Amino acid sequence: MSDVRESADPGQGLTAAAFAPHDHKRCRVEGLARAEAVAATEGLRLTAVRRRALEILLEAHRALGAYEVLDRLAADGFGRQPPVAYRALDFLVEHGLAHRIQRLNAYTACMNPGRRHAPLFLICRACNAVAEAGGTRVRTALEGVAAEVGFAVERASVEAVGLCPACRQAGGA
Amino acid sequence: MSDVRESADPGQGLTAAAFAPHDHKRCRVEGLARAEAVAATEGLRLTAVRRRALEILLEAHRALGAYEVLDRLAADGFGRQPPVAYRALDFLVEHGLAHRIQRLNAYTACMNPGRRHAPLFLICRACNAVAEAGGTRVRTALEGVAAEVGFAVERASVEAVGLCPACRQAGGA
DNA sequence: CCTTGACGGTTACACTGTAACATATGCTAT
DNA sequence: ATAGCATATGTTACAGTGTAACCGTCAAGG
Ligand SMILES: [Zn+2]
Ligand SMILES: [Zn+2]
Ligand SMILES: [Zn+2]
Ligand SMILES: [Zn+2]
Repeated sequence: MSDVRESADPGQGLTAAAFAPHDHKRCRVEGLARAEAVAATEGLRLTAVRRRALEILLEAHRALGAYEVLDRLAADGFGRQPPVAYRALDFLVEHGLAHRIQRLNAYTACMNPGRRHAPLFLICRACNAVAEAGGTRVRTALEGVAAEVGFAVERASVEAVGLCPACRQAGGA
Repeated sequence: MSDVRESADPGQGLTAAAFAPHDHKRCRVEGLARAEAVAATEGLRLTAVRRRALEILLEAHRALGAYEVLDRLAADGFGRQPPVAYRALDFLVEHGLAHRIQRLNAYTACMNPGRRHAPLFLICRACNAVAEAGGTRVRTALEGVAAEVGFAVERASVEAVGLCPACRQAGGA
């Protein structure tokens, strides 16, 4: 209750909750709740597989590969062929409930779905944690550079690899 | 350490040369010359396969997949198995003579090798051109966000998809 | 000469992603 | 109600991307 500054932070929206100690159960519960709300608002069908896939992503503060998600889905009685996972993940990404981490060929739950945001990802190379941070400032800078050469940005991915606070202290060198 | 700024000299990649009309032969010739210089300075062995792989990348202002490069290498009498291309490309990337475009699983020649730089890529979804631009401002913004959550950035990839000037005018919308 | 190490060639395989088709389910129009 | 349609989930089979491991060549050095 006390230390979670994770909820809405309209303008800057940066939280990187994954790097701070927090009540992780809330990540799952609130994540699902936000998704339900978005689905209701936008008339999306958050079916069993899709919901479970999102839940699987929410349970990890790292990016999961499609086949990792697939294994867990299969263990829960869903199909065990690749398209099962890819379709669920594509749905989540398309509707902003999850993000694809290009660098890892993997997926992570969106921490702030529903609002338009230009997320940015911080990937710890030591513990594999992935945090979503607010990329408004970065996006603005990017648009600036693009404008100088006449390029119109539609989508952008910004991914940084490095060390999270915990692993830095642990001397991840 | 977080001092990754590109040298402030003029005429550098900032111009996103790929999007402007230019004498393309010079791209290949000067690109190879720059690579030779870097190799000489740093004691790298720019062998035949590696040089040819770089030349192949320089001839295109788009990103080429490893297997595309492999086809061309094979056509020139080099090996026709994947590791041939991957090893050459890994070498080029590792020494800053080429970059990997995560979003496309592809590679592109570096337009400004030798200097430490934080490149940023503009990818046209209509004509597939890829331009390398100067990412210093973006990188600075990124470092700022990362610092706020205690994350130490080591490497970052910034890739934007959209429309290049030409395709915008052509109504690529 | 013989070793050493980097390089480039090979085979074989692992991982990631998709096309195409079949079945179930629920909504709509008659 | 029921026929028709769209969506979603499941399947098989395959395409695309990337690596591990091994082997012969060749240059440098004892
Ligand atoms: Zn959590
Ligand atoms: Zn970490
Ligand atoms: Zn050119
Ligand atoms: Zn274009």
